Amino acid sequence: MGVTKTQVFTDRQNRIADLAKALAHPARIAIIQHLLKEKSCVCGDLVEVLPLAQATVSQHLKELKNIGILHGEINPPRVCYCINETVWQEAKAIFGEIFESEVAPNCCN
Amino acid sequence: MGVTKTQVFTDRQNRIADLAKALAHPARIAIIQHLLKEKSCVCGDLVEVLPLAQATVSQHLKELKNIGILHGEINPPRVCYCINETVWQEAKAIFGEIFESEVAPNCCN
DNA sequence: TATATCTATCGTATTATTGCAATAAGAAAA
DNA sequence: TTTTCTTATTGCAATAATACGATAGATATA
Repeated sequence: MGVTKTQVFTDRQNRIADLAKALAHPARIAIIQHLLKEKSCVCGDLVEVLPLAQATVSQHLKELKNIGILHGEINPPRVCYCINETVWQEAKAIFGEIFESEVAPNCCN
Repeated sequence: MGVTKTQVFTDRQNRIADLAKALAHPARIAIIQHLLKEKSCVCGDLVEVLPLAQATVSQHLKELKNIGILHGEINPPRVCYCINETVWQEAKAIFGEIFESEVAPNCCN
């Protein structure tokens, strides 16, 4: 998306945006929902569940891994993807904090 | 970003992704934080706060308005942007629900 | 060793996003 | 009416994201 001027924003603002970006695709939401609900975390199962090509799923998994939400565990010949509890809690805290805020009264309300 | 295959995902998955996408830029995070904390909601003030050109800020505001998070109130010659409480609560509920989930035990944990 | 299985990466086409200057649009005030 | 103030829109260039076929890599099995 063009060049986001990340350097003019705070680290925290950039981190929030990055975490949100990781969630900003229905396929990645589906992946996370699957890992939250189902016992299976094998890449191949995710490929079967998602109506996308294997290469595309692998790419989405990579993005979630890059941001830290997932980590992969090689279990030959498979790879298991799991939610990283630490980052998951970080995201929970960050979004929780934002949505906890009361909207300041202003000219509109 | 290429063509997201939205039609193969559920409405809810797409809605979550769309809301996340609205938060997926530090400038939009900054806008929301400003509206949450400061009394001012005038477009011009946001332009002063953000280190971006007026046209760029206007564009980010438009995106937040499109998703429903903000609504604009014309107050000639100014425009006040305010958080839409309904959509804000929707987003809070959606992200709250996701992050409430316990991670299902699988081969990794 | 040869084959089969599973996942990652590469290459590429297409579309989306970011950013800004310039300009248009709208309303109030002079 | 003309000017001024504020915000939206347009047009453009540059870069990022999505998707998938093809292929490489790594490991287990025959």
